[in-house]
Amino acid sequence: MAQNNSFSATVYGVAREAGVSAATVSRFLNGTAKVSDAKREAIENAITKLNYKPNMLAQGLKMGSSRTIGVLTQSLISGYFNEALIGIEDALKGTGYAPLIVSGHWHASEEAERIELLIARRVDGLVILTGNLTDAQILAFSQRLPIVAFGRELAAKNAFGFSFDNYKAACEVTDYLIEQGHRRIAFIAGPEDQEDAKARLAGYQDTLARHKIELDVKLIVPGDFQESGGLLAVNQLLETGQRFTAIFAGNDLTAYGARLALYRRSIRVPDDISIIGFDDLHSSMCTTPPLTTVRQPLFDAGKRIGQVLLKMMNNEKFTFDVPPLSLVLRESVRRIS
Amino acid sequence: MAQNNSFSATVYGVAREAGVSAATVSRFLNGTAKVSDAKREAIENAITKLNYKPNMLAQGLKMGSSRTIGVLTQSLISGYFNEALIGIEDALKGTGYAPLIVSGHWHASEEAERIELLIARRVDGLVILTGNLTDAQILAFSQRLPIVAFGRELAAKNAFGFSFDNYKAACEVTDYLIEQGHRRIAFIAGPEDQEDAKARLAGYQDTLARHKIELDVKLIVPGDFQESGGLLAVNQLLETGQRFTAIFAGNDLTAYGARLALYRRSIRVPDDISIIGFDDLHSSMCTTPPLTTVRQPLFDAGKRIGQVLLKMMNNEKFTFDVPPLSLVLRESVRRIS
DNA sequence: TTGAAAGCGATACCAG
DNA sequence: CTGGTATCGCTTTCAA
Repeated sequence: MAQNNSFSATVYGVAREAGVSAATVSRFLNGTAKVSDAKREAIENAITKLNYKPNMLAQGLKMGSSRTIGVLTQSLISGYFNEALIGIEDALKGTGYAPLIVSGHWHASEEAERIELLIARRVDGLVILTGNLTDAQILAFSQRLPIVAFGRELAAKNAFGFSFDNYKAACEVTDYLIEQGHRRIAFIAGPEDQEDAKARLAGYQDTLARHKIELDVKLIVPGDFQESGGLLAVNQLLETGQRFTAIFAGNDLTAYGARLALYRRSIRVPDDISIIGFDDLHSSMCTTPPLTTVRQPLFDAGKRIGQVLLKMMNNEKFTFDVPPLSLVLRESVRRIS
Repeated sequence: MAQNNSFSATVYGVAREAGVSAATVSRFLNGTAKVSDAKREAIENAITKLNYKPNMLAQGLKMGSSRTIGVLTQSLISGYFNEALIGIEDALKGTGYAPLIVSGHWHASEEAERIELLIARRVDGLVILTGNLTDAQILAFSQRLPIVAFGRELAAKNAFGFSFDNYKAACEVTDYLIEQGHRRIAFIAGPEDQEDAKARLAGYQDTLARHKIELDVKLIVPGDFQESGGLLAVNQLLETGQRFTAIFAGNDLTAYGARLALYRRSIRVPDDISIIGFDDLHSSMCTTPPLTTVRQPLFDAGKRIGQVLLKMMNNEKFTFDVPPLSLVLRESVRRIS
């Protein structure tokens, strides 16, 4: 039988040492009821002497709560999600709750499986960071525990979800490029099945239309939200001889790849071609040139996600305003005449 | 009293539904003993009908094991540690163990506190990713549970630790720069209290000496392993009028900052100045120019860490070879005459 | 092969 | 204010 290899004191040990009952020790620990000064002191001494730590497994079993919240992210390597993760960490700090983080790798079946595992561990609540589950699946899970989802709109009894306004930000990006004099703007798309990617593309298209700029479909090339996709996309653009003065990359990673492709051909940024990204990853501050992009307030979002989930678990009311995306102007876009 | 808001079936529920005893259900679940085919089938049906999932809290209490391992990282935002994290995740996959990740933020007291929390949650083992605890503290913790530490050498009964050979890699970096004709090589150091940073500096110094190149202390400037430190360092070098043809940055982040500082002054890389980093963060592949740096096999290390910890928890023997660091040649270093 | 019952460690009810 | 006791859900003797 698996067994912790070190002895651990229990409430009973402490009780014996202090000459009181286990119930009294428990009451002292939780402040559930008054304990006389004499016993309080005896208990305190016993606790330090035995180096007693409550067994959270036992507490959890008894209380029906593990004091853990499950977090389904997609990949621990993503600077994007990790910013949300530290926000969640921050919201949980000092609450006694710890996040149990699992990765779904953008694969619906893996995501569902991880969530089942989380539920088996009796997490008290669940955060779902985008992914490929259907809303219906999430709603089904929410019958079993409260859920806050990021990357989709949801408003059910036990589930809440929101996403950033990618469409609006994409419009701003395109507007900005047009203001700077760009007319032929290439767009490197993200995965076609991702909502964010779709919204960004739509923002681009609609804004061009609003400005009466004819859409050239040759200027829209597929990408995969990775560096390699950006690189390939620019290669394709260049090899098929497209003319353009600016690139709207689906996200920052794509912009990195695009920038490298230009570098390879000695095309200067922003002198020859302007680039704009989306996400504002930490490293975008230090690319050469520093990347103009859209800031996603993920830390802030993560923090609010944590706070909201805590409230849901407590059956408290909450309000939620989605933090806005904002254009951060750096140096990768140039005004042209 | 806190309570899971959704009903969950228990072994007793399943037992009643299947017309057997709870003990039999348990035996079936764990394969502890033979169960007749008839009962097996009845139990299987009951389980699916009731959607039964074992309560891991109860199992953990009974078995004295949470089937969880604690992982102390320093920051979830670090691309460096996160690569190790996914390695650990990978090693644990399919074992029934889940990692409980906490962050210490390079602060010994916070690290110790998080570890206590992990122990209260009865994690079965612990991974410590560098940090600022003393070896003695870690050894003390190892009386309570098995520990694998990364970033320090440790070989005790219940604790094992290793680090990469930063010194050797730093020697290789410096050798390489010298081979390429560089003699005046600036070094941007990391935090003085970090072992890795010390080893890299020592490798740089010793290698210069071995090549009989006089050490110019003005060429060694402090950094902080962050972009800003790299930027400031190069500014300082330039403003105090140092002559140098190459920069050995303490790590990749530092190299990013250094590269930006050069860009700001229109100093070309590698035409005018060569730069070499350390870590091989994912984005270093796509900087302009792509960064020559030292690859740290963190995923691999993380995976082995997980495997070793599992063995330690099982009281199995294990051997361990530290994966080697390797120079990855890209385009930020130029040969000079 | 199977069931009854004890026990993991903590909490809360009920008496006193 | 305090102690005894039942209970959370599961595993594991001990008997049958």
